[in-house]
Formats: sequence, C-alpha cells, structure tokens
Amino acid sequence: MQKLPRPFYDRETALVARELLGKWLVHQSAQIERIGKIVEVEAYLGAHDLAAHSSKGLTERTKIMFGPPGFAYVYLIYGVHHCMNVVTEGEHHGAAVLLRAVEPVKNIAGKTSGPGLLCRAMEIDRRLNGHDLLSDDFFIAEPAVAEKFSIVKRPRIGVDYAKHWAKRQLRFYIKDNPFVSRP
DNA sequence: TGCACGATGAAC
DNA sequence: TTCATCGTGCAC
Repeated sequence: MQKLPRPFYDRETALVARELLGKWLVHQSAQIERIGKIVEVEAYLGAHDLAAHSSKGLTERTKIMFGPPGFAYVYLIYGVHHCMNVVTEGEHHGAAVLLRAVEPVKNIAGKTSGPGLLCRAMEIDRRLNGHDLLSDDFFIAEPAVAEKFSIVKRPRIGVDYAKHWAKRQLRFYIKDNPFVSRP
C-alpha cells in the first residue's frame, strides 16, 4: 500500500482536505488491520480560524496542531466521543483536517458516518494523539484502485459559535456517497 | 481549585 | 430537544 508522503500534508489545508477524499485510512491494532475510505472531511485553517481549536493559541491540547504536518490530532469531545484529525501545513500554523466519515473497506464493524462513530469503528482514541501518520500501524494510503467522483462543499457542522467562519464552506464530501454523515 | 463548555450521538 | 460525561482552558 502506498503511504501518503509528508509533503502531501504540507500544503494549503482546504486542498489537502479535498484530496483526502477517496483515500484509505489504515489502522492496525492487535494484529487486525482496519481500513476505511475517507468520504467526508472538514478543514480547520489555523489560529486565525475561529472554529479551530488552535484559535485559542498554543496550549497543552493544541500543541499537536501547531506541530509538523502528517501527525494525528485525536481528542475527546463531550467526554464521550473521539475525533480524529490530520495536521496540515507547516509547523506553528495550527491547521488540521477533521475526518468525519469513512466507508468500510476492511475489518470495520458498526457505523462509520460521523467523527465519533468513525473513531469507534476504527478503534481510534487519545492514545493515538500525536501519532505519526507515516508510521506502519496508522497511516493514510492511496487506494488500490482510483475512482472518479464529484466533491460537494458545505459549511462545517457544529461551529455556529465561530461567527463568520461558520459560514465558510470548508466541509467536503463525496457526492452521493451513502456513508456521508449529513448530506 | 472550581467551573463552563464543547469540531457528537442516541434516545425521547 | 435533551442528556451523557470528562478534559481543557481560564477565571478566581
């Protein structure tokens, strides 16, 4: 499987977000390889983006976002669910892409439509926060067979507090894919 | 040291 | 529409 290289992530975040669609998220734990095809994402542009956690500045929680690209930023939301992000752009930028839904490809049990469900189905939790996505047990890869699809863009979900940033169309998903959380 | 509040999901 | 449930960030 062809792992996405570091430079893939070191580019403008909305572009990385769109190009992550259709790619395979691979997580191997306890000898089991789980694979999900990324079908829905959201871009969080950096410290200036009021919807991004990094807009609070460099803190214990956000230091991963401000780190180098190609690392996983995983956090607990509402004390119940985990959310998985991919750090993008250069160090100190504070940008990341939230993975919102995957389509089951291999060894996936349960629902995968939604950031919390995706993490549960792929056994992703805070232990993977700061994990290098160029490692052998957790990475994103080029799919075995490339396919064509149209991309839909919409405002991000659940960020109404972010004033004008809430209106920006930074959520992207594969058109007509049944695993998208909120078409 | 205390407390308000989520980049959600499920039940009512 | 309500609620579960807890780590984080910031006010005292």
